[in-house]
Amino acid sequence: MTDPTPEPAAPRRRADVERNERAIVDAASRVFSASGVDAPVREVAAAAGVGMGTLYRHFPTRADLMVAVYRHQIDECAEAGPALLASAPSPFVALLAWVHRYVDFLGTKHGLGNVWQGDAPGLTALHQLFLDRLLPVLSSLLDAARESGEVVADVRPYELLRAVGDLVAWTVHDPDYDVRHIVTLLLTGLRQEQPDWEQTDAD
Amino acid sequence: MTDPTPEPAAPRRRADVERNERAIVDAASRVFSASGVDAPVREVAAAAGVGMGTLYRHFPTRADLMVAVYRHQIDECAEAGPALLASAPSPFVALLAWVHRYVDFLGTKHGLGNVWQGDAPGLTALHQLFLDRLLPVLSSLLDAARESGEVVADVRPYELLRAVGDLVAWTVHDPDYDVRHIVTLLLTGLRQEQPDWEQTDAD
DNA sequence: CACGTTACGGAGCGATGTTCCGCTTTGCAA
DNA sequence: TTGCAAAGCGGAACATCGCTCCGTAACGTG
Repeated sequence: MTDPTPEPAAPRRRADVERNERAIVDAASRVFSASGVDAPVREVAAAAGVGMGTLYRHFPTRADLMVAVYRHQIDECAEAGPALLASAPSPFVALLAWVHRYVDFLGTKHGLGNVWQGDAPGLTALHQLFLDRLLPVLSSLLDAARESGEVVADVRPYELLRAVGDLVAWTVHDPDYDVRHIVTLLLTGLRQEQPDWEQTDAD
Repeated sequence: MTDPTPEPAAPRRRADVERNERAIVDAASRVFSASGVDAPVREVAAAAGVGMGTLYRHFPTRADLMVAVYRHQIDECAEAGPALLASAPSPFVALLAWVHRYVDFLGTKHGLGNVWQGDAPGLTALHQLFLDRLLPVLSSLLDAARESGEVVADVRPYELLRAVGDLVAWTVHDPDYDVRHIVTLLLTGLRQEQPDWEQTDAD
């Protein structure tokens, strides 16, 4: 589904190119797990046994590298959406379950939440991947929950996806802070119409 | 450490010490406004007309500097709590208004949200200041709203303070993402009891 | 096997955080 | 007023990190 054309005009890649690319993604995967996604680029290059130049030619930005490392897991997360919708007792429960799954995914990659930060204009590759793959899923879950009448609040999928991302962003294991709980609270809020509070604040 | 006592044993500070400290905080205030709280330390030192050594002796960490710059505003935010509680039509409305004020405060300092990130163990100076000054305020607002029956959800003040902080953290002006809206949704969620959803997710 | 093309490696540049130490300023006292 | 020790200052220097650049090595085709 991702991977459109297998061989559009196959410019026949050199053997070392293939080999290095695998080595880099492999190393990055290991390094990210061990030191977080903010690990120095040099470290990844060293772990892969390639030079900086090679790494940068293959993955010009850190986000590109992260895409390569996490694309598979993101796809899995996306694909879980329809399945949950089909098996859950109600659309809202499915929504809740999916969002929790999303939280778990982000949470295990220490620091991945930054996806939503930084450059809004250029839209980093990873940011874009999240939008492409996850937004439609969340969108349909939300629609279903709205149709079933469980969700009544006016909220756009993008807002929700990003808000949850922000909440998880820097989660370190803190006994006093349970992201899942907060996320559940947020989703619970969707079940209520919101009065005209929006104007309530000062100034 | 927060230095409550004016003169515990007044070791009589040198004049230049006083002068430099003022100059640094002043400069930092200007630089932070102009370039965000992540501005290079050198820039602040230059703007203050002092050397790096001087700056670091006065403020060993960036957080210490931020405390000096923002303490006043944080105090104002804290003091607004009781006032709002007294003047708002209901405790929940006061809670909502105060949280929005908190959001506005964080939002105007581009990047200040990082307070909650980083070292949980040592607790950065700024993090600690937020806890000391704002947590009690939010706590009392929340209690009041719970007593009035408007808030029924089980949530601790710390969770809420931090969640909102995370939501605002990197807010850049994005037409597709309105933090205030999301925060309102979150608070709305507090008005409902939460079913046993917490367990709903897979695995 | 030779040669042109492609890719590689890592030194090097600029930016930033942080430390360290010789020199200056300050305040007290003679 | 002047001398002096201590306190404080300045900024060079070191360490890291992101990123670029180009001489050199590897590849694969004829």
